[in-house]
Amino acid sequence: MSETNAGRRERKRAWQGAIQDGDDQFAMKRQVLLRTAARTFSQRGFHQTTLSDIADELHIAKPTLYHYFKSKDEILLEVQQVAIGQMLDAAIDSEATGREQIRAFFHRYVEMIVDDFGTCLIMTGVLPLLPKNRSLVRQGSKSIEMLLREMLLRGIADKSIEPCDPKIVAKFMFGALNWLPYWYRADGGLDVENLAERAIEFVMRGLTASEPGTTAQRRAT
Amino acid sequence: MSETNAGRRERKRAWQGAIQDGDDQFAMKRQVLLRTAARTFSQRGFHQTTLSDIADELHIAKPTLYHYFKSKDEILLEVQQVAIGQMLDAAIDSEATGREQIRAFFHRYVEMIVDDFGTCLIMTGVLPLLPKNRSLVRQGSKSIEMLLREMLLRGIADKSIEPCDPKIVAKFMFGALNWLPYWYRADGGLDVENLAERAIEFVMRGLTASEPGTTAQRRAT
Amino acid sequence: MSETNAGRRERKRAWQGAIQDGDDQFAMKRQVLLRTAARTFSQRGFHQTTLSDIADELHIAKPTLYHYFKSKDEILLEVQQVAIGQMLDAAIDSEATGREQIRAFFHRYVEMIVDDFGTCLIMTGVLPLLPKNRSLVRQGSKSIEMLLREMLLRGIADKSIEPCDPKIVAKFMFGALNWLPYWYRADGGLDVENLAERAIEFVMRGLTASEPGTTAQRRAT
Amino acid sequence: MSETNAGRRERKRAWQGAIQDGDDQFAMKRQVLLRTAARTFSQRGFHQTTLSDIADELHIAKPTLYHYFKSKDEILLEVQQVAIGQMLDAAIDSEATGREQIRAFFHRYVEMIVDDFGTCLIMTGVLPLLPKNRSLVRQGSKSIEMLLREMLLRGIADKSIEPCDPKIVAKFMFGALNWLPYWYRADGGLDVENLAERAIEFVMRGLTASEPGTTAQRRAT
DNA sequence: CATGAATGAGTATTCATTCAT
DNA sequence: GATGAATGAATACTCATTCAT
Repeated sequence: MSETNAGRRERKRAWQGAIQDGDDQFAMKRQVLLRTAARTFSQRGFHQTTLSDIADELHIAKPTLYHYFKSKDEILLEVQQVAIGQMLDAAIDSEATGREQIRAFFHRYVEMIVDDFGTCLIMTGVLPLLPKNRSLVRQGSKSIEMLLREMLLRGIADKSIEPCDPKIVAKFMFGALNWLPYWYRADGGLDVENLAERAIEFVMRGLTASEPGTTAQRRAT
Repeated sequence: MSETNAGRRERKRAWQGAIQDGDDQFAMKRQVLLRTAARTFSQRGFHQTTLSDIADELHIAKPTLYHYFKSKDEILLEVQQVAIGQMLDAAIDSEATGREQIRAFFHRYVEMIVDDFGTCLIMTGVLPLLPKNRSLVRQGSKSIEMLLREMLLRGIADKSIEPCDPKIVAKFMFGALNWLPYWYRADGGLDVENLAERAIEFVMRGLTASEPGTTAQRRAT
Repeated sequence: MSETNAGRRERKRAWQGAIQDGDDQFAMKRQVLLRTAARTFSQRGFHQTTLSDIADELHIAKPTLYHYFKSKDEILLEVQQVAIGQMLDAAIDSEATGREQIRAFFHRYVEMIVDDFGTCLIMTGVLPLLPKNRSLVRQGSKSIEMLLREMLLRGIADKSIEPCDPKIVAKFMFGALNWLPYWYRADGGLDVENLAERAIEFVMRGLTASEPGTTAQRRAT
Repeated sequence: MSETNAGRRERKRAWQGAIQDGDDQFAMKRQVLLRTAARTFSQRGFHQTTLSDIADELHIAKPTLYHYFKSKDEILLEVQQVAIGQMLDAAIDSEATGREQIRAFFHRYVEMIVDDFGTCLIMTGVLPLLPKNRSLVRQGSKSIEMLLREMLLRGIADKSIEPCDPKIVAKFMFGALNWLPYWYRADGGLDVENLAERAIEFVMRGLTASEPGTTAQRRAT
């Protein structure tokens, strides 16, 4: 109606070209939206990111976001729940020693934490969330932590690691890994695979007991 | 009827009773203000904290804040610069081995990081700052990191620690320590002194080389 | 996950089951839609009622409404024009006295005013309408008012009622009746028929002249 | 800071010149604000009135409104509570007959209902209010109604009016009076005093019993 | 020094309306 | 005819900041 309708968005670039024809368009668009939001929140901060910013990056209009989520808070909540879900999904080999379990778990953990979702979980944190949602995410984080604590206890029991205070040691280990998003850049010289190995090597050494074939033990011999 | 003009401040409790007569009132008030701001930023988040919140906690009026700082951004900047200053101030024993230097440095680092200022540096981060100020703080953080890298290099040179990539190892070590504000509560069963020891023990073990008298080595023998 | 794409409408209940096969489906659907809109506007208020609300009640989708009306404003306009039309349609016995005409007219008026359309006319009012449409409805209302004024004049002329200022008395009479939608509930103990009688009795007494068989006259005798 | 600060408001005309120096400025400004809001709500409708509209009329900036009220809803609530308060404040002569009490009560009622506050109470209604506030106003309105019902009962008891159903008659009477805001204009040929007399005459006639010295009776004689 | 009052700039959210399918 | 998706326009509300006193 109005003549001012100048900048009609080009449909082709909308949704960053990530959407194909098909049935699950709705779910796929949600995913693209979530990842874009996660990345932007991490880069600029939650409050510095306006919904317009996100819409602009997707080449859609701001109100369109509301077809997929009912509030900015809900977007963040879901980003963080996806992140937590990914981490909790790590299949755990129930035959392995505690030490082996931890290594495997951390492998996945590192991969997830440097991903958009995990990075947003760490860098944005839960403070911007509504109290109700904050509790939800905190529960999820607690679950992850309990997972590690149990592996530590298992390791202590099966002697694959030496006795320690699992609560505090878990915190140290998570700290070293959670800090990754603050400095690791995938486009540097270090790929995620290598990063994970080095990170795991570092935190595993923090566990007192030596591990077969490990430097520390070899030297000891 | 409205809350707006209710609650006239009681003068006596203003400034949290921390201010005595004397010459340095201005500087002292600034300090109280900074610490209060730092604590509140960490607890609620920078953007969730309004200047009214801070003023309320100090039992002063919002515009009064502007006698001491010229913007919210400046308050955060100064909080973080104080934190960085405290960490950089750590006197380094130039006679000590790299390993010894690192231990001493981390001791101070842990104390500072669980303090209001250090905690705010970590938890609030630099994203809320104006780009110009952000760079300033980032430079400071970089300086701290360089300090550790140099100690690592010194340790490698003097063989008190084994060869490693100082850049990446420094990141891991800082990660484990920087995560402290997210979980450590001084009112729990662990005092700062003990926390520091445990934390240092953990990260030092991450350095490959064994340290004389260390558990790992003793067991190996 | 989101509510957005949930709840696919069941076709069977669409249009509240009021639509049968046949030719006049379009007109009938319009009527159902109008009545639903009228009722909802009255209950929640025009601006509190979204087109989604109306569509939901009809178990159809929001854009479907636009097949029947070209705007929300037009819906309200038509509701009110229907109401006005109903009131103006009252056949007037040109043989009757003014008093008798008024009684008959009010009988119909009460029935219409407690109906969805009349209630919406009164409770929603013309303020939400576009200025152009507002004038239309106001003209209609004016016509209704003129109808009553003429009957009053006729009554004064034929002495069935006593001289009075028809303009102002008409306002009082309409006031008493227009207020009905604000309090009358058909499901209470009073049916519309009785309501009308009582209401008419009240407002007719406001006319000074006594009416044959009326209390006032009986006393006078 | 920005050069775009063109239209700085002239302070003199702000608050419509209604505010003098003195102590109660806050309370006075609130009153001016309330009255302005009430008038505008009645003229344009609650939802058609933006906070900017109100601010513009007062020659103040939109956020300034929030110094005096915490939401648009609260403004409306208070307008309506003022109106109800005024009506309930009518001193009732406990010596008078029911009929006399009613006349006196209605005199005040008419004055209040054509005032900005009363008019807003009637024309805006309670639908725009939050449910919680809606209940508050409805309780107030109910109190006013009960007041009239009691006077009616008293009148029936003291025979100053004839037996009737107080509930329903009260509704009719209020209807005739509540409709006033929809048509009465103070700047027409009828002042409030006369309006009140005529209105009261009309509704009192609706009460069956004749009143000593009343036209109806005199003529009957 | 301190502050009540005022405000510009900014943002999440809502909703009537359009359009491609 | 019907609808899911998309959007322009509009608005209440927040808050850092300024200024007169």
